Amino acid sequence: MNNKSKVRVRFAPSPTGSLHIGGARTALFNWLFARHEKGTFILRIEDTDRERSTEEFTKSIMDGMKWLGFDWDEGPYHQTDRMGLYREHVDRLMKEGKAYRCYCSAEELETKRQAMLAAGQKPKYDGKCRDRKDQPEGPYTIRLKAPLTGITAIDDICRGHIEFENKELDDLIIARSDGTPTYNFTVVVDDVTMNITHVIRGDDHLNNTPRQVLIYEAFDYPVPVFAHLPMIFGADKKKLSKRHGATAVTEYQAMGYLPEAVVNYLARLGWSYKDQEIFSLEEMIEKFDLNVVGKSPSVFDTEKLGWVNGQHLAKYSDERVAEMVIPFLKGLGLEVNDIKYAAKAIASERERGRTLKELAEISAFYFRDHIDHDLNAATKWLGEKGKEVLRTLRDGLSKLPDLSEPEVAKVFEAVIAETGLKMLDVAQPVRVAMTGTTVSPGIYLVLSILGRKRVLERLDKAIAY
RNA sequence: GCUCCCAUCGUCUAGCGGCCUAGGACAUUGCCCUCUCAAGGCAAAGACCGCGGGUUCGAAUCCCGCUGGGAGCGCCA
Repeated sequence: MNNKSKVRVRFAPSPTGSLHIGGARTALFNWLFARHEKGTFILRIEDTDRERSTEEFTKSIMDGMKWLGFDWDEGPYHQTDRMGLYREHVDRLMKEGKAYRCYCSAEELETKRQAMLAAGQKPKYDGKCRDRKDQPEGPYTIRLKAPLTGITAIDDICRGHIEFENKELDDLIIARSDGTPTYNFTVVVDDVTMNITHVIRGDDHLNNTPRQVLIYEAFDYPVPVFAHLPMIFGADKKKLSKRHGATAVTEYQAMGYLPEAVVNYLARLGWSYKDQEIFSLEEMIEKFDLNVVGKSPSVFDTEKLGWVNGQHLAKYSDERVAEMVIPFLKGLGLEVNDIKYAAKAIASERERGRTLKELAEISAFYFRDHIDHDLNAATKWLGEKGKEVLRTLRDGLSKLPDLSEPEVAKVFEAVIAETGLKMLDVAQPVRVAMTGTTVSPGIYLVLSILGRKRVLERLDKAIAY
């Protein structure tokens, strides 16, 4: 096996923000492809924008990747560590006459750009310095001497064959007047020197691709295989942004989503396998195929994410779920001392919550010292009639040494037989007394979990409401 | 404005010329279960496959045009 045939892919975020949903999906498809092909997944930090790049964001991106489970085999490489390499490449193009100095000022270029736009034309560099022979003093940028005619074509795994007319392109700047290289240039140099075989990225880069191909060709370097992934939109079909709510993967972590659920959901945005919706990480790796990825953008749907999360959550043991929920209970200011109690309590609510946070919220009543009764619930069920029921029940329950479900059931049945009330009219006041609301798991179960002491306390409090 | 990309139920998607009276999933509605709410089970509704032309015995599937949406056109990445 030679290195050339082995798949090498990279995820190359710029640390100007934390890892967001769109970036995570790009990372995911790269990672899945690498793992499926038994190739190498590389993390590269594109931090040449020194104004906006920060260490915090770099760390945050890596934390997000780790949380999602995207382990990388190489890196993180930082572009800022590779400036010498870019410099050499620029020099080489200069030496070979494939690049030239451009003395046009940023202001001058901007004016021309506006003028062309106003004239209804595509703003392109006019080639003013392309053939100038002198080398005056003063700042200059370096531009690629791109072909004026012909066609640059790419064969994209997702999009197929795409042709661009070279006359639509212009001589792009590859080095700024301060000597630093620009994005399109660094990507190519990095991808070549890192032996990247497949460039998998968002389709917002599709229009950059022919420019990059021109750079590969200027160096006579082999062009990698491209795969441009469709974007992810918000409900308004606009590119996902903060306006659409949570976009950072850390926010999903904080909302109590499981990483494998987020990954599963993201994978199904653009990719599919038969009629299957739920995949384990291993299954995704096994079944993932870039050729199957669709072309059209997809809308991010939190509802479905929630369902997927619930499906994954269902696979864990009660104990494991409790472990995961406890930090969220702490987030609500609730301390958990008895782990076995917590496991039973949370288990009783399992199918009622889709996220760990929801589970913590609906299980919270088990851990509170004092129950606040919801006004509507109390008004409806803790009237004189309800309280009478509670008093009768209290008599029965207080005689039990401990509250097992069957024993509790007997007490309820006795009360029903004695009073002629319907189960609903007995259960609801108790439910309000125990939880403060009209919604909870089966009432016998709730009582048995809470235990005699808490139950009697809560009954007393409700009776005194 | 110019260039490139995209277009199947509200949403995610299956479909790659006849198996489609277009399948599945989320969401929605109804029923069952039932002490509430869920979960689960069953069922329904929901897409004249963006529109218009072709090609073909036959098109959601191929071709062209149109419309709509998106992206790019930076000394940002």
